[in-house]
Amino acid sequence: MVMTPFKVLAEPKRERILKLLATKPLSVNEIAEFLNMGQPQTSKHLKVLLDANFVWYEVKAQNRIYHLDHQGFDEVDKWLRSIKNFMVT
Amino acid sequence: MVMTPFKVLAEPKRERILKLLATKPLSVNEIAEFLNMGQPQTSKHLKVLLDANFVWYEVKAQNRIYHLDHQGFDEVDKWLRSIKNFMVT
DNA sequence: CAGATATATACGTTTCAAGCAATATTCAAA
DNA sequence: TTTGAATATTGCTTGAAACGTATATATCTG
Repeated sequence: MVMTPFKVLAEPKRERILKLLATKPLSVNEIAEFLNMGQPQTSKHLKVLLDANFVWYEVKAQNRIYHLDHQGFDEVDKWLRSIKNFMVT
Repeated sequence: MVMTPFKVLAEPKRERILKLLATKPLSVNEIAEFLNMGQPQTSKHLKVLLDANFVWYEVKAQNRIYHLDHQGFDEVDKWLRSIKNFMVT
């Protein structure tokens, strides 16, 4: 699907997933339950976040425990700074 | 239209407008020319950026000179930090 | 005021990604 | 090796936003 980092973050539900994962790493079903989302959509959103390096996962039994990944955030941070460096006010 | 800051930045052309404005303030037609975009689309994108406080404009004769506005960027920065504070790695 | 220039808005069309339901895959435990 | 639980994938439908064209508004200049 190949999305820009901003496009990945543009979806409110993905924003909420990241906010939730900031509190603690969670499995797919836990995320789905916390956010009242269906499991398939949750998986799909997680895949988008994974491809853009906003999350990574650890296999634990039949579960995949998703964690935040700093790489995606760093990229956004870098973009922000590249613009802010030129800002007057 | 009411968009989240990330949704505003999700459109590649709006990203390019901001990058361009980081070099210097420009009028609508100048932006349209630099980026090979139609004038109406350019106006429309600028309105979206304006509503989200990524740009502001100064009236100069018949022209509107658009500038970057730190407010929009600050908001994104704030969001990033609110997540990074909880990141382990 | 008339004409010209710069910008904004309205409208119809199109495109792309989210949502949902069904199905497939993976892996563990008995 | 069968069963069940957790997760991923596929296909279809739908809605929101981008695009192009045409038109409207505003502001300068003569």
